[in-house]
Amino acid sequence: MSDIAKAAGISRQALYLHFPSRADLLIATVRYLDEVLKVDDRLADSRAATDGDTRLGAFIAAWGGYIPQIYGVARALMAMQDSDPEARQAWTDRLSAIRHGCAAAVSALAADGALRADLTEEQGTDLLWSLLSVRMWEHLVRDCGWSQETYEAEILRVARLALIG
Amino acid sequence: MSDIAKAAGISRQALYLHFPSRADLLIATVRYLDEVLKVDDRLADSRAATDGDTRLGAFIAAWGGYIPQIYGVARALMAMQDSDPEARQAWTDRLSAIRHGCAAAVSALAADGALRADLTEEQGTDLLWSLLSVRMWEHLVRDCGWSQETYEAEILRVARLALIG
DNA sequence: GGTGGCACTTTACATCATGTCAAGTGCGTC
DNA sequence: GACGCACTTGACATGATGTAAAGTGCCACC
Repeated sequence: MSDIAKAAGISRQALYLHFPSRADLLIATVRYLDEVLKVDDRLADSRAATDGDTRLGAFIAAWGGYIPQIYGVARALMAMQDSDPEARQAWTDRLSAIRHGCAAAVSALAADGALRADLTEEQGTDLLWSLLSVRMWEHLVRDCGWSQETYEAEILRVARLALIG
Repeated sequence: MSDIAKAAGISRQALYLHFPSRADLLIATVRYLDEVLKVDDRLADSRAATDGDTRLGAFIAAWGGYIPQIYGVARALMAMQDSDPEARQAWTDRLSAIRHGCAAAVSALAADGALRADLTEEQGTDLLWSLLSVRMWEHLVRDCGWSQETYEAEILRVARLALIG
C-alpha cells in the first residue's frame, strides 16, 4: 500500500480514502483492467463460434492471451487468498467466470459429438479449466521461460488431445 | 509459529532454539517427511522401468501419490516464496528434483522413439512437469473435488496423449 | 466575499506475525 | 556441588495493515 501510494503521489492514508482495504484495491484494479482491456470483446469470437473446436481455439486464444495482462494483480490476489476472505471470494468469482467459458467450449464439443467418450462434460471442463489456470501459465511462461506463442499453441494442442476424440 | 509451538507443547521462543526461522522449520519438515515417507523408495519403480511408457506411469503414480502427503507444508512453503529467499531456494531445489524425474521419463520415451515428433525433450519435460505440479494437483483435487484416483488416472492419460505419438 | 465541503496531509496509535535478547529455572551429569 | 542444557518468561524491534483525529488548501456555491 505504501509503495502504491508513493507511485500515485499521494499519502498512504489517502489511499484508504479511495479503497477501504488492500483487497478492495486489488479487486477494483482487476475490474478496471477488465474494462480497459475489453475482456468481453476478446471473448466475443469464442461465443460466436459455431462448432466446438473453433470455440475451444478461440477461447484458449482469448483467455490465454489475457492472462499476462492481469498476471501482476492476479498474483497479488492469489497470494492473499489464505488470509483475506474478501479476496478469496473475488478471485473465486473470477475463476468461476472462466470455468463457465470452459464449460461452454466443452459443451459445444459434446454437441458436435467430438468429446472423448471416456470424459464427462464436468471432467472435461475441469481439465480445460486447469490447463488454462493462471498457475499453469505462470509455470510454463514465467518459470519455464516459454514464449507466449509456444504457451498458447501447446495448451491448445494438449487441450485438443485431452478433450477431443 | 505460535500455533506450532502450542501444538508441540513448548513456548514460541523454544521453537526458535530448534529452527532459526519459519522457513527453516518448513524446510526441515519437508526433509523429515521425505525421510519418513520414503520418497526414494516410492521412486524406485520408476527408475527401474525399462521402457519409457512404464517409466512415465510409475513416475506419475509415485509423485502424484506423494503430493497429498506433503501438500500442507508445500502450500506454506509456496506461500512464502515471494517474501523469503531461503524458502524460495529450498522449494526451487525440490521442484528441480521433480523436473529431473520428468526429464528422465521423457528421455526414456525419446529413446523408445515414442516421443511426439513435434516436441523437443525440453518442451516435453516442461509439459510433464507442469501437469505434475502441486498447483495442478491442488486445482483438480482440492478445488474441483476430484478423487486422488481420478486425478492420477487422468493426469496419466493426458500425459500420454501429450507426450506419446 | 465568506462559508462549507472535500480531498488530502500529518501524526499517532492498535494489531499481528516474525524474530531478537536477556535473565531466570529445573534437571541431569560429571 | 557445579556446570551445561533445554526451556521459560518477559520485553522489545520491525514492518504491514488498518483506524482515528486534527489540520490545510482549494473550489463552488450562496
